[in-house]
Amino acid sequence: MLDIKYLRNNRDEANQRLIDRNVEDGVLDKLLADDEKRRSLIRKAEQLKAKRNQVSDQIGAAKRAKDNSAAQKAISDMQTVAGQIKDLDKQLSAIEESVHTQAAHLPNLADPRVPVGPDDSYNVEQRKWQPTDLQGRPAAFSKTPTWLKAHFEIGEDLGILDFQRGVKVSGARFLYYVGAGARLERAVYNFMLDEHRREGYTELLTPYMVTNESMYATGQFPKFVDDAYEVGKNQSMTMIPTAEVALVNWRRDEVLDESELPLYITALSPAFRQEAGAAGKDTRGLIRLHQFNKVEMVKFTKPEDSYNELEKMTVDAENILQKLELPYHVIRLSTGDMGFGSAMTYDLEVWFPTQDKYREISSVSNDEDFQARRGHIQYRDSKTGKLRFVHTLNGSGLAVGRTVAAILENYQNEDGTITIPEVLRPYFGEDKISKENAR
RNA sequence: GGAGACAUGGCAGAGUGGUAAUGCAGCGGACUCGAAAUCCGCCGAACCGAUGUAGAAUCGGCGCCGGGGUUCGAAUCCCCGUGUCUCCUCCA
Repeated sequence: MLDIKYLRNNRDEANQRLIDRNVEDGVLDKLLADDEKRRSLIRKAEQLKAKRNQVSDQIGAAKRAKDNSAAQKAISDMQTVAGQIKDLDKQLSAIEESVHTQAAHLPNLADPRVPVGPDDSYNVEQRKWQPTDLQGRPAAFSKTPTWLKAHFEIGEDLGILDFQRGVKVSGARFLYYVGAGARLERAVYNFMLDEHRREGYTELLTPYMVTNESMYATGQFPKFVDDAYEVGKNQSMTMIPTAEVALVNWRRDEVLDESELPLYITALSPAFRQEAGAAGKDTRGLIRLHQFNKVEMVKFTKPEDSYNELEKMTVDAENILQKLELPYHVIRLSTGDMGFGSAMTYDLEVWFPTQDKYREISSVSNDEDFQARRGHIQYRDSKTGKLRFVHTLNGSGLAVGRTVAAILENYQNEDGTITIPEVLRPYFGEDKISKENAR
């Protein structure tokens, strides 16, 4: 949620920044016109209410003085006023709802350092990384050996990924991991969680279904209802599309103690997404599923610390890829490509040799006070004694399924086996996946 | 799932139709060399509007779990929710 006072007082600047976020010109004008109507109604209603309070006081006094005729006169006067107030309040709640709905559909404003542009072609690469010694594995943008198989091919050949039966049981974009596949997934997320714990994140195990209020606070609702799976007879609950929802809402409607900040939390969870609008894209493999595992990081920080913390969180996500020795690059998303609530986002993209390109594996964002406003997450500033909204940050660390896919592609050998990355061996227990140990 | 009780400021706790007692804590002051004790004063958080301004301040609205209703007027009466606790039921 944007600060309506900022929009009101910096109209032209705000309008341009909204246009940069692909909001149609004129949307802000309509909102501010309705806001003016709203305030004018408030003024009228409050005047009458002040009068009512005054006269009611007099009625009480008159009754106590047994002056019934004076009381009766005032009461009949106030009957008219009460009707007017009721009418104004009715109009007011209608316009308030309209203003709120319009405001709730506005995305966060981008930080001035974010490249301006309508789509992903305006994203800017920040840095790229690959291990100095790849030990024979494919390097980014090198000539790919012809025997290399896509992750879903080698997964099926080894019998560790079962897409067909996933489709049978649940439909398209679902799968079973089998044997070494399931164990590899588990090794990967255990490794990630341990790394984050070492970096100072507290591990949480969260609800996977949340209320609409929670979906609203993190910005998924009302605009992106169609992307979510709602459950229950009256659809009052939603399957989380990311652990971010459960993690940020953990402290919703609270005033945090200043000494808690910055607060780092992390969780593994499945993420459920309808993938509306992605029809036909990435139809094979682990890249785009209706249900996938993800380790998520969330921070609550003071406003002045949030961009520094954003850099650190990005490094925390990069650390996972570096320890897994997977080539990747970091890009800064443009104003048109960022998520709804974000003021600045870095995406990490990992190298997929058979696709000859980088694919997104993590997205790290500073939402500033956008979610904190919606979810009322504050802290009391000890210097001023005032309440301030915290800044919230979220980042994948990392998408687990895509990490497994990247390992299968980057670590496969010509004989059809998979070498297990060094850091995963204590978790996986073996150094290779072959047909012999696939179960 | 069934039954009952409860929900008021940071905390405790009155208030059953006339506009939120009181105590503790907190803040400011007096007394004191200083502190304690004592005394005096202030004090519900958030939110909204107006004047004003970049620090506020002043006035008003709102405000007793949330939402409706009755009334000139609701913490109080009525209806619908939510949460907590206790008992029963059920279960991993």
